[in-house]
Amino acid sequence: MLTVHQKNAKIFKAFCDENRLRILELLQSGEKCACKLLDDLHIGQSTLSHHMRILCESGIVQARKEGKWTHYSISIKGSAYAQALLIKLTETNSTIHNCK
Amino acid sequence: MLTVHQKNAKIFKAFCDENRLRILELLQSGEKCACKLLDDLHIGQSTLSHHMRILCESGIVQARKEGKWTHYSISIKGSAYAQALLIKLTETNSTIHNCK
DNA sequence: CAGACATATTGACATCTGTGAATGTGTAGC
DNA sequence: GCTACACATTCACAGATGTCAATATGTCTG
Repeated sequence: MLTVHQKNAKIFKAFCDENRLRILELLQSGEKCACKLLDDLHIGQSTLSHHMRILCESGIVQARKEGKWTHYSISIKGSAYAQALLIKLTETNSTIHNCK
Repeated sequence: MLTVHQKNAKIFKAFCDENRLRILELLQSGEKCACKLLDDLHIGQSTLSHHMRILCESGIVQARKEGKWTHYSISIKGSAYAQALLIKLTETNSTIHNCK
């Protein structure tokens, strides 16, 4: 069982690796299958699969299987959740300060 | 020298650890000194110092030295930058889809 | 069904990261 | 200056993470 903090940390781990940021960049232009990503990145196939799993588990990326291929794309919903979470984590509720 | 991706990854590492999320939570109510944080968290002093360094280097937290004490607080500027970056990283520029 | 293909999983390994004990640095009060 | 205090840094180490090679799984085609 994971704590709330552990679950939240997991979401942001999606953005904590150089290669995962590269993958996200590639997905910004739209849905792509793993083999296309593999062409553009200079990493092994199993490494890509590992990163895609982390991206999917974080909810930032979603996978769509179609026959042999798996198509990946940025999840609007997952991204919105991460954005809302980031705002929540960094907002300061120092009302005392505001009243000055 | 760090790549852009490495620099961006570094920012989000602030949110990738359970204890750092706890620290941010404590700072949401306002500026706190290290000794106060140390009381509330069940971690060693050197460990706290380590986390504060990462939080500061990510720009999410800022430190203010005052005599013996170091006061930490959430940086509005740093947080805003991280938020903008997160939005930028997850935005999909699939104009083709939108035109349908 | 056999073989080719796309992707996932496993295993092994090097590096990175979180942790606490010990030590160092700077400041305040005597 | 000496001592106490607040915090940073160093060291050592266990556990997590990124990586690739090898293997497994699932799908399409002939």
